[in-house]
Amino acid sequence: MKLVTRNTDYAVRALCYMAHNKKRIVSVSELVSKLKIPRPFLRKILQALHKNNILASIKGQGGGFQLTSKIDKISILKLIEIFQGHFKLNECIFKGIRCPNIIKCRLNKKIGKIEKRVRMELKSITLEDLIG
Amino acid sequence: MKLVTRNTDYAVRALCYMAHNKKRIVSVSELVSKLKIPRPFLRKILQALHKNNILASIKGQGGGFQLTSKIDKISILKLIEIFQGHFKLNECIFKGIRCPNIIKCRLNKKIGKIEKRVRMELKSITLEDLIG
DNA sequence: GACAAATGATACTATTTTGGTATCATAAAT
DNA sequence: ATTTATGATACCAAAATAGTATCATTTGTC
Repeated sequence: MKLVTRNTDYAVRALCYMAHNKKRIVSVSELVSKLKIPRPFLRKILQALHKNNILASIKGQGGGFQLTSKIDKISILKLIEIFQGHFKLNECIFKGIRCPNIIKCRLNKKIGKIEKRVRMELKSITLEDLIG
Repeated sequence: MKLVTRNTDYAVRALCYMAHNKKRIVSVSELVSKLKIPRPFLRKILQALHKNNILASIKGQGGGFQLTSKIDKISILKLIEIFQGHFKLNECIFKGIRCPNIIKCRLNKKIGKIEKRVRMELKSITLEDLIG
């Protein structure tokens, strides 16, 4: 089970790299050569980060990406939600439909409590913590 | 993201049903008609529970399955590990290989702490808690 | 003993999610 | 104009999850 999938992971690395080179514009090419992430996949990831206002993009020659916010404002939770959707540990199998399963509902309630705490912890971890 | 996949979920339901009918032998047919779980899938699940000593099996006519242990001894963690493998939230992408990514290692450490707590909580939830 | 009703074992298939590629359009520096 | 970047989007591949199918074996009943 993966709390963090590969695209989120790559995003973390790319952003941390960019954080080291603060304010500088970093191109996909540079990131590819430094981080060894497949180029088109990384491109897609950076575009997603752009759409979510984590990165600014500069088109054209000499262009690339740039962090928009301070790294202590970017949490792992946020990145997870960009790439993996709304963070939920206990999705009911019978979403929408009337749940026929009281047992599972009890379990979901308990998992819901765990989820709430995990969510808080993930929210508290920022890129800054990873760069140290 | 699913903390509990479908086979684990079905196992929970089946076991809870059996717990209600304590000591009785319950056949796949009965479980299928009560719980509306696809028969061959449920069979596979019950066989796994048998292999892991959660259930005893009685072959032949009138046979079926029977709980071996008390329901307060069967944790959700145990069931998750039977059906989803060893519980881990932070599997490194570079398992085996020398990890080239110190950032991710820092993240893994933090996730490792979360994992430890989630694991403990899942261990503390038993079937008894779900039957109430 | 034959038959029916159950599980044991195991191989196969289908669906969904994850992890990518490929391609064409658009923008900006030279 | 050309080159070097990103934007958008459709497509493809691999892995994980969910489920089927089939044959073997055991055991109770007639």
